[in-house]
Amino acid sequence: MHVAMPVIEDMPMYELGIAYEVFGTPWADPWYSLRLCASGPARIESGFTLTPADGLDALADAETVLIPAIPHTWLRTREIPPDLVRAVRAAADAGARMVSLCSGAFVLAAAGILDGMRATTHWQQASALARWHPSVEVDPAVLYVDNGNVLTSAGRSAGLDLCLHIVRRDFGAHVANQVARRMVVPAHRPGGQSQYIDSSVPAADSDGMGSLLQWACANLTEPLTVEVLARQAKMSTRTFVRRFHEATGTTPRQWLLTQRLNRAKDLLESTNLPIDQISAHSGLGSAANLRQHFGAAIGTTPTDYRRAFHQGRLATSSAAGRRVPV
DNA sequence: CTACCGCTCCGCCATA
DNA sequence: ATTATGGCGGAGCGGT
Repeated sequence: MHVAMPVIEDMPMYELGIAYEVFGTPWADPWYSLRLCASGPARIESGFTLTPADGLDALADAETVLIPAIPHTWLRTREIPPDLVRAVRAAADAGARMVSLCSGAFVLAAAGILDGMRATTHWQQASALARWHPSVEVDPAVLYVDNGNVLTSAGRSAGLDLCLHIVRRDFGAHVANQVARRMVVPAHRPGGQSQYIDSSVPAADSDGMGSLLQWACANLTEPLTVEVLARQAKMSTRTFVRRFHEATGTTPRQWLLTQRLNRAKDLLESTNLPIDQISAHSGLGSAANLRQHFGAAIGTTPTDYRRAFHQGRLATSSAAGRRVPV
């Protein structure tokens, strides 16, 4: 699968790093191929200059287009180079999956791709994006927004979260977990997730919430009531629920369900355990209960999910993967 | 599927 | 005065 990234003037090296680590490094077989595109030598952050082999027109050949952050000068003048907008537009028209990192969302917006959609960007630019493009529903409080074929992420490391999310969609949770583990980042940021919006940015772990979330993940098979969790966190239940919501953007039960479903997905992919064993090992109780939640959250059955993703097999574009928001 | 019933979770408010 | 805490109640969610 071709992933193309336009090299934008002054773009952060960090985003180049993300692209190379995730899409340019073969973590499984088959894997993505990463292409950098620019109309000529491009100076990026820190004064390095890249000379990509492909021009901007190559964006249209990609299945996925990854747009990095744009320079401040473009934000100040409110001008995105027309040839870039045109190339992005062409790629979108050709059916490419459009992904933006940080302020790259401005390029998507300029190309009209975000109209009427929920989107996010770096929190410092969120209000500007909303003002500049009133038809875009900007949510500055989430790590990333997945609209299926259009995905936007917030600043810096949220871009990595989004890239891992994409790997999870394409190759399943098990492969994504492997990538995350080898990159030594959390496979899934502690935080809740609903169908398209994945968690508010967790407050830096000054409170004990991070370690509590880890503890909960390690004890998913236990009956974890709010009372038990609150006691573990040494808080009253009322304060705990409040702190929890501030840190994760979701409620304890919702968050637990998400973690348990993730565990179940991983086990479905990486083991041959029968379904009722999987539900037990992920803390979801009966197999009926697992099926119930699987259907509601992912829109498929555990067995179908396993068929699509077992042992890292790549789902074809028409298979379960496409509609699996994860 | 439905019924049941325990748990969740959030507004409210007294209190620290 | 302002802010955080935590107990209470009840609507409703969800697991058996």
